[in-house]
Formats: sequence, structure tokens, C-alpha cells
Amino acid sequence: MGNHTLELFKELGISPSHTRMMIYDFLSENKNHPTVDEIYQALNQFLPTLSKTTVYNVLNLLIKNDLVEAINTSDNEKRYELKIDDHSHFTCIECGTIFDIPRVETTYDKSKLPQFNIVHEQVNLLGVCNSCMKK
Amino acid sequence: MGNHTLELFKELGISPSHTRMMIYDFLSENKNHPTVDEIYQALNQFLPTLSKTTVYNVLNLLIKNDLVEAINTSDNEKRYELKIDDHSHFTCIECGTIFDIPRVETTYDKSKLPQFNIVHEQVNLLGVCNSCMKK
DNA sequence: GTCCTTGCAAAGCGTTTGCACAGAA
DNA sequence: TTCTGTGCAAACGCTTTGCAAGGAC
Repeated sequence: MGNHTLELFKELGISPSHTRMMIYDFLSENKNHPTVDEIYQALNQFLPTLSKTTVYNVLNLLIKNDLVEAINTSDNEKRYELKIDDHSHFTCIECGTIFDIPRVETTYDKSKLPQFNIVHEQVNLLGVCNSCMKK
Repeated sequence: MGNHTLELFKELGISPSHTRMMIYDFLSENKNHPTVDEIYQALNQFLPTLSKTTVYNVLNLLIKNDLVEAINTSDNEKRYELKIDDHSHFTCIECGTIFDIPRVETTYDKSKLPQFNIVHEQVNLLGVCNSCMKK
């Protein structure tokens, strides 16, 4: 896994520092859209001198290189995820958790939107998740 | 228009103060997803003692009453719109402008997502708008 | 009088910036 | 040496909170 990350970074010309690979691998292993604080808390055990600034620096670097995507949440806090598989999101309006779901297909006529050069689409379903429904 | 707003507020039990109706009417006439600051700047001419706190207060009140929806943008600033017509969004990745577009239909199988009670869906197309393409 | 809207000031909090230190090339 | 990754501290900007003054009823 780390080996794959190493090669990926080299291909993109990103110097593969320990911290950068740790953050990338963390996102690769934790598909729950963590916040900066959650990434920081988790990695601080292994990198005792880690700072949130570095987490921000690395995430923004990975975003520039199209490896990571930021999700803007309603509570003014961004969440981050690897930009690898094409999927959609379900957001629970009770607890705010974001779930990955299989890609939701859309149907629209591009010729009716000639004023836009559409390159990407996001679908977010909203509702109540299972554990919140039980409450 | 103001008359419609007055009745709408009364139905919902919202006391129809001048400031509240002004903010609602502003959103009704300006479908360009303004920020709090844009609303404040625009209405401050007519309400010289207006404060941003009041704009926040009113918007959050309208959100609670399902009249207004907040859009979370990538620049950590929320944008607001009336929650009336069912539409989708196109966001320009160059200038950040959000355009309303006709509702984009989705095709997914609800039975394959039994763990979620889906009540709403959002579609956001991303790309470059006309005026940014010319640059 | 009581309740509620408004708004000033301050706090809160996520994020970015300035800058310096240390390590890599 | 030069460049670059890291991290402390401070600044920044949007949003919320505390609280008091004034108006509505």
C-alpha cells in the first residue's frame, strides 16, 4: 500500500515525504470523509510533532494534484476523501454523516446547456440513516 | 409580492417584521445565491441600522421554517436561496458562480439502498461557464 | 408590563499566512 | 548552499453567542 503511494507520488512529481504518505494512506484506509482535526488526532500518535498546518498544507497539495477532494459540509467544516472511485454521497440530515453510495446516474441534455462546459457532476442524496431512524 | 410574503409568514407563524420581509423579498428577487455580506450590503441602503447579525438571525429562522436553503461553497462562505422551485445547480470551477439549471433527473434504485430513508436529492454539475471560457 | 426583534461587541472556530528552523539534495 | 518540508504563532474571515436597548402588543 505504501509502495503504491510512493510510486504514485513520484509519477506526479510530489516529493514522497513520510508525513505526506501517512496522510494519503490514512485517507486511503479511512473512507469516512474525515475532517482535518480527525486526521490530525489520528496521526498525531505516530507523528508526535505533527501540526494541523501541515495537515492543511498536505491536503491542499493533494487537492492541487487531483488526488483528494474536499466536501463542503453544512457545519462550516470541510471533509476530505480520495478522488479515486466514481461514487455519489448520501448525507444523513440528523447526524451529518456522509456515506459513499454507488454512483447515481443522471439524465440531462447537454445540448440544452450550451453555455456551460460540463466536466464533472456531483449527486448527493439526503435523508435519514439507519441508526438515526432507530432513535 | 410583499403581500404574498406577509401571508406566507402569517401561515407559518413567523411574525412579519419589516426586516424579515425585506430579506425574504430580496432572495425572491435575486436568484443569484447571495452571501450574507451581499444581502447586508444591498439592504443596508434601505435599512441603515441593519446588522449582519440580524441577517444571520433571519436567514437561520427562514431555514428552520423550510423557506430558505443554504449552499455550502468551497470558499468557506455560505450562499442562500429560496427553497421554492425544484432545480439543480451548475458551479463554475473558475469563478465560483452558481447557476440555476432545470432539475437534473437521477436514476437509482431505492431498493438497493434500504438502509437510508431518502427524502431529497441534490445534483451539482461542475465545469466552466461561458464568460470564463472566453478568457 | 411582557415578549420579541434588533444590533453591538465579543467570542468561537476552521483555515490561511508569515516566518523561521531543520533536513534533504 | 540552496531548496523544501514542517510547525509554531498570528492573522483572517465567516458565523454564533451574550446581552442590552428599544419597540410591539
